[in-house]
Amino acid sequence: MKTPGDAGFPFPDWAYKPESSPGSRQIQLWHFILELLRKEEYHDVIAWQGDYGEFVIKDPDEVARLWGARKCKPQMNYDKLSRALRYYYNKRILHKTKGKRFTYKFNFNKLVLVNYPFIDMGSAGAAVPQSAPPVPTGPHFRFPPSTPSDLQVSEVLRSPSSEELRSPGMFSGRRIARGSVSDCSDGTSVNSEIEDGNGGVAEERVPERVAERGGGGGSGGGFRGAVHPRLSHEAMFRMYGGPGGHRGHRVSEVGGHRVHPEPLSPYTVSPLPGPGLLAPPLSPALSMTPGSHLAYTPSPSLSPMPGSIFSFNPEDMQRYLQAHTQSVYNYHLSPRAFFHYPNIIVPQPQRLDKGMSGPQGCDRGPAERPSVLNSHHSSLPPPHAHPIHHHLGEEQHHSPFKFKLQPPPLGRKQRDIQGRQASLSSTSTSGLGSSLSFGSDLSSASGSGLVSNSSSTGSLNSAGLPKIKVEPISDIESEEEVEVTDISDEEADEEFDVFPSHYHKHHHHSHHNHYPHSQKYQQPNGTDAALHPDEDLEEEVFKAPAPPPFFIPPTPSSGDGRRGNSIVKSEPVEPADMQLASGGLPQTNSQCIPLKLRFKRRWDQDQHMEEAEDKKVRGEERAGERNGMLEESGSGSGSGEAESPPPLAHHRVSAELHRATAQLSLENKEC
DNA sequence: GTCGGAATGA
DNA sequence: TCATTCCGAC
Repeated sequence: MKTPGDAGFPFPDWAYKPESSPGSRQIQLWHFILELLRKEEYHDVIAWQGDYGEFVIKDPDEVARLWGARKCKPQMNYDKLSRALRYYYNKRILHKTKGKRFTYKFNFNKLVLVNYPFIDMGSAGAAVPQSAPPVPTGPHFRFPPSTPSDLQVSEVLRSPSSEELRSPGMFSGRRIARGSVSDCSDGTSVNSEIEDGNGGVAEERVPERVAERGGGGGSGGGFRGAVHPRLSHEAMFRMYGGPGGHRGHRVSEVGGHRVHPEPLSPYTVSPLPGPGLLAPPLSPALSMTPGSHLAYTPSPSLSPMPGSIFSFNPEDMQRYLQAHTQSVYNYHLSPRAFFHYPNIIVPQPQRLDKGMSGPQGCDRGPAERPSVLNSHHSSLPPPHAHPIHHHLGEEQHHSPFKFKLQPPPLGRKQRDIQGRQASLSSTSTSGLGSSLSFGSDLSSASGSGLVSNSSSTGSLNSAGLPKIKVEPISDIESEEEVEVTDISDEEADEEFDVFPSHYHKHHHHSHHNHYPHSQKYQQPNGTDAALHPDEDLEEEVFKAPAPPPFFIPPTPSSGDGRRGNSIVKSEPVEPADMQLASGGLPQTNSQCIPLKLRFKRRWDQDQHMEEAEDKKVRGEERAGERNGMLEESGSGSGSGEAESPPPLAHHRVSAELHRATAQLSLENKEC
């Protein structure tokens, strides 16, 4: 096996270029690192190692010295340098390879995002720089399918609809031009590379690169963005169950390499050069799973790019949107992942019968609009919030994955209901939490669905109360362990669950500062709330929803805090889940409306009645108020009547709710 | 060795 | 913003 440490480590060529860090005048550390990595003369100082993007600093002091020299900071040392590197953790440009000292790993996808923000929808109208570097095929390069089941999943996930989404030929030419990008510099001078590029206009480079590629014969300088000689894209497809070359996708001949613009890749219609050209130079360890992300759809970033040459015609758009929707269904993504497009026809979900595809579900390249489907959507999808997901429990049961998509926190009303019931059963949440064990052994169990803790929650379950679930959070090391967990599109990538738990930990407290609206999930109506994708979807992957009401933070005893294996969440348990958990058979009677849905309907119904009645009542009260009759009834907060209904209404709501709850419970039993 | 907060600088 | 510097904690 050739290791990345060899001269030919195929880290994307563009990443070495200074212009890949727009906005930064000075060389950035990660660029510098890449520079060192690409130069053989420094391979005894720093070198690629292990996984794709992983490198080891063999001589920390020397690296620091070099860095200090570059930055004219003679005082530089590894301690300081490593601090700088650690800042990349948060930015997810880098992360630490735990357990291996001086070993870090680039997050390729993040680099793309960081350096090509124009990809974002937000930059609609922005021209796509011709110098846009090739990007890897997809966000999953870190998660090679290592088991047959993973391969299967990848295969299964290749949704037919995705293929229809292709826009053949749209970008092939340009992609070829860009994809064949090769380093213009000879790489002999560190400084020359760093400083010469900034002024370079993209368009000027293209011909040059093309020419170079044409003459160079492709293999070039080893890691000049060339296709790995032994791992062509085609080979990858064969290996990982990709298109397999029979779908009629184009095969381009560039610089002697047969490259396959990936027809189903999110990048296919992306302004970014497709993988074809920089054909993901694959390290043996490269976790590229074309199949997995092929299931996804073209980049949404395209559609709204007015100034771009890339555009969908209405049919394309429609198909794309449908496919997206399909994906949402197929992958149990939150309904909020649905686009808001009129006329979009939600296709009949095509159930995947071989397990869930959470990771793939959000299989989106970093090039794609992060605001549509980012990691937290895919990693925390609330399948239960949507009626079509009512049979999810069953699937979870068969899911081969360790990861389980999370239902959303309950809506306020349901929390109210549960809270009421909780208080009735006089079992406190903390009691629940403390009675749970957080052993990592539970992680594996979660693969089959809920981890029920019937001994401690039995009574609660029967009352429809939340069940505590232990969800494995892979630590970075477990990136490799949990192969198909690139939930984020990497960005979403990818990142939510695959990032080191310390990151989670860190952000548990910082979230509140950064995302004051983290309660956004807790809307009165979970389903409705989930239909507003524009609210909170943006790049930050860790913009995770606030912990659900019964969130139980990892206890220090479960680990050292930085490396906890799991977080514990509670989640609402639907009837099916409850039955599963209690050993009963899942109810498959399709005529049975999910309890939650019925709650919702009932609630809506009551709401309407309430509102109507309230109006009446308020009218009366107002009349009474004018007469000074209600002065003493304002024992409350003093909040205006507009905000809070009169106590009377509260009581009625409560009573109604109670009644409805009881009734629905009965109905459910009958089901 | 690693982490991340804090202050600070360019 | 992106480090740099310092430092306490693990």
